[in-house]
Amino acid sequence: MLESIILGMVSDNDFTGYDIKKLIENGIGVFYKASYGSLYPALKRLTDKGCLTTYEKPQGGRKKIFYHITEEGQKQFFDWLVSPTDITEGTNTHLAKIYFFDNLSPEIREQQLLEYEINNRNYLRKLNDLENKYNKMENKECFYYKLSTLYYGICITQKTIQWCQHIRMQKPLSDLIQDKKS
Amino acid sequence: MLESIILGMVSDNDFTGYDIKKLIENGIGVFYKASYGSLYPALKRLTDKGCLTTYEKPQGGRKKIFYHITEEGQKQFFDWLVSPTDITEGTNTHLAKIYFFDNLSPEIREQQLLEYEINNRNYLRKLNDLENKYNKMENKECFYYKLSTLYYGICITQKTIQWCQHIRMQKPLSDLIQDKKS
DNA sequence: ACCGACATGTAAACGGTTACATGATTTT
DNA sequence: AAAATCATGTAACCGTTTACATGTCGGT
Repeated sequence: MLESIILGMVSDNDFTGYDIKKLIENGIGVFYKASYGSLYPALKRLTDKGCLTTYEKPQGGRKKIFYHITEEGQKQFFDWLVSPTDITEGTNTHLAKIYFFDNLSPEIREQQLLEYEINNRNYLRKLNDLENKYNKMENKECFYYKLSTLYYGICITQKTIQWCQHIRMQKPLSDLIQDKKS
Repeated sequence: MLESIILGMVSDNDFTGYDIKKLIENGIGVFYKASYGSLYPALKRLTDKGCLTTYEKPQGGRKKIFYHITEEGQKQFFDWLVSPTDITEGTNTHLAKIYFFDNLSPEIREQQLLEYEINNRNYLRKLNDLENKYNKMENKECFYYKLSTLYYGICITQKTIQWCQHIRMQKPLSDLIQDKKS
């Protein structure tokens, strides 16, 4: 997974490991995280496999190692892009927690759900800030799909907040579902 | 994570490892998966830690090992339930993929997105079937929150399908966001 | 002089996936 | 008689997290 993401990040530009970390944070940080402890070994693996080449270009006394994608790397990236996607993969541990909330006393449960809702509201604010930032940029049509994932994050977080409000008040669950006829 | 989920599953009833696997699949399979290769070692760790006790109760010639939660286990489960939740944890690898879809030719992209949408529609059908099944059950108020996560899955999958349709046609992304004034 | 951001890495511990191994019981 | 499901586990492999280690550069 991480390897494919790295290939995607360097697919049109050479970057350093540090750059790639930043790109991941700012780009898909909404739904994916990578630490240096996984990133650098992954870069090494990709280099050993012949998917990347490296060159040094120190800036001042600062060591900098750039990664460049090879044709083999491009091929593997493309193969990943068009490989079948299992939509059930991925985890959502906070939901697993709420699954057990019937076990909690009403007071504590209320408090926990409220906290969860607030966390989502704060998160939504961050995503909206990001959106505003990107909206000021030009030639947005060049990264429509990159932006689309940010909008997905906003949509889903909005829905999550609505869901939170709903289940805090223990309203009928079936009211949550949209009419299929629409 | 898995350890906490196991504790949750046995918190009101003794179960075998096999049972627990099924409970996880049917209960939170929407957003969490566990294999025997992780489950049985986790059960062993929990037993060693004193969170679980075991007893054998063979049925016929079939070996059956039941796990029972201890007070220490109950305490740890409760601590987890009320521990602060990081809503940014968890991964969504299919979204990471779509992030790179600007790199794809329009034809292949269209095809991939359509496939993704169909996968989500199939998945939604499964979730709706589950919902119908649970709706026929009695005393639903006893597991309102357990059910709430299923409804969350349905809501989010519906939204995902809408989002898919939207970005397939490259409609303006800002149209995706609900009015904040509402 | 110090702090925060830049920059690259390593090692231990941990946990998860996959595949394998074994055998009983129920269903077709 | 065969296939599916019940039932418990192990082992190799792999990747991630966390913490640590080292050093540069720009701003205050």
